[in-house]
Amino acid sequence: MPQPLTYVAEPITVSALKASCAGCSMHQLCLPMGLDDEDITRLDKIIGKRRRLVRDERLYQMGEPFRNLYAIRFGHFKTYQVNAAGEQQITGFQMAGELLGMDAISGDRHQCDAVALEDSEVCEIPFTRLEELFGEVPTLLRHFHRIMSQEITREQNVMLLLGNMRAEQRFAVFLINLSARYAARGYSPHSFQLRMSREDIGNYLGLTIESVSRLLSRFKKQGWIAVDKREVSLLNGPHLKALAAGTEVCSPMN
Amino acid sequence: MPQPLTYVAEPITVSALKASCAGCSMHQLCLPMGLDDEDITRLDKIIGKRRRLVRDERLYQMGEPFRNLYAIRFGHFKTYQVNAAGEQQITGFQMAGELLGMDAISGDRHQCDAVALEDSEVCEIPFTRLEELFGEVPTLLRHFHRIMSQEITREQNVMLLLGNMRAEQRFAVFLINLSARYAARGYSPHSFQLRMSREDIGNYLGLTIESVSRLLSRFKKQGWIAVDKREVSLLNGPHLKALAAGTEVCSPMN
DNA sequence: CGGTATTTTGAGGTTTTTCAAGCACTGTGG
DNA sequence: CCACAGTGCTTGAAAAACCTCAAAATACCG
Repeated sequence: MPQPLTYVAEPITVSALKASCAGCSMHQLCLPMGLDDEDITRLDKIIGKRRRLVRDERLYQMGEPFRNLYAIRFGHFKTYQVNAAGEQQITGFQMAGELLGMDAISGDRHQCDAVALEDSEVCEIPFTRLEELFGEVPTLLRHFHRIMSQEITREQNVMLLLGNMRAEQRFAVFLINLSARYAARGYSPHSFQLRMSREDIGNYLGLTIESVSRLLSRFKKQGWIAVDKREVSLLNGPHLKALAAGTEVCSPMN
Repeated sequence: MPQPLTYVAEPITVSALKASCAGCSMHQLCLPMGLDDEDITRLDKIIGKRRRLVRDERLYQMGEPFRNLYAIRFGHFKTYQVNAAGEQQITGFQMAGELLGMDAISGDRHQCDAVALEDSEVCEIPFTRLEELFGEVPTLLRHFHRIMSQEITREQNVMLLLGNMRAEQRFAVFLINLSARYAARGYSPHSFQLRMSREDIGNYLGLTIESVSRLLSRFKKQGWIAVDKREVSLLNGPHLKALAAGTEVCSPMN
């Protein structure tokens, strides 16, 4: 979008800042976390173009050659694996400040699909350039290792959820997890919009869409949450947390 | 164990070689993969002491401060997560050449427990020293990233298993996966010993011990496998692979 | 406003778990 | 060498959780 000529000097600076890591509201959650100004500038220099995606648009697909990691500037994504039989499993929902594509490093090809759940924007981070920068900015390297490690831990927790929990507990974990992540981003932990369909939730939690719908209805009836379409409010946080932790026992599903 | 004086020159060299990455039979699967001799030597210098563990001994525990990664020299391990309610989920079975402890990088503390399934030996790899080495040996860094990425992908595949597959398919995937990993290590892909108990298998696959037992019996009755205690032979590999891939449909469990 | 996609709800079915019992192997001490 | 306890594994029957199928209700979108 071209600017009027009279604004040439001013707006270029402003938009450059906005498009930089330093000016990004997510930089304390994202890759540049903990970097000093000088190092952030170096990181900024290698960051490729921003890319906007509309809802349901695919960021990358399984089998595509791996070139970039992607940092989410705003919006939400889902990543999913597809097996030989064509069945898919959503492996995560990602939001602003989170990094996409790390599973592709090992095989030089993407190992899953990433799709925008709403209109979103990502920063392309060319991985070979990032690797070059690791040699110059040890802090960046260390933080990158932390991010990858965190992803491993996150997935282990999902395995715990899928392998050991009943439907009610899974759903409570799901809600509490979203709540905590919104809180970390300065949004309300008590009230938020589900950016994904019931079908996506079910797929992620290893349940059918009908089970998810019933859980929503039951949680609502019990007064633990309020639901209006995709807007959810947590009315009884402590109880939901207890359910999620497994402290409180599950009641049967009817 | 002191050597007789007459052997001072000879045996020190041999044992030093045996205890080094270059002399380790796993070095083409492990961290030093792809390094030239010089770089392997550098890696060798930072490797801490070997540690032997007896069956059921714990290598590390959730919450312990993180200092080392561990490379398995021989033996088998399981790693598991424990939630607030004390329920545990086995997140993986690891064998020689595989790396343990990567989930601990992010929080400076171990996020899971690792326990030896049989008498085993690991190399301690002090992580801060490894990080120092990354700056000098870019090949090592790249390979380390691949290993972490591979772990992320592996876990995504387990999520697919736990979230989308029926018991029969889960068990077939489990067997085929073990078979492939033994093949990669030069062992028979058709016949191997299960190092873990039925209970461990069930926990890992999100099933009860009874279900695992029934699956074993049924696979045996169908002639797909032979089982004698913990010794398993895959008698119909193609069919098991088809089951694992989801190409072949599941038969009910009776 | 009409058509489509998504969600909810109900009824019945299947898979897997739970509970209970028995079997088999292992090691120990007499 | 054998009885015995302990542990791990197997098998059966009943129950629970969750899924499938079907239909209705609601939301979405041009």
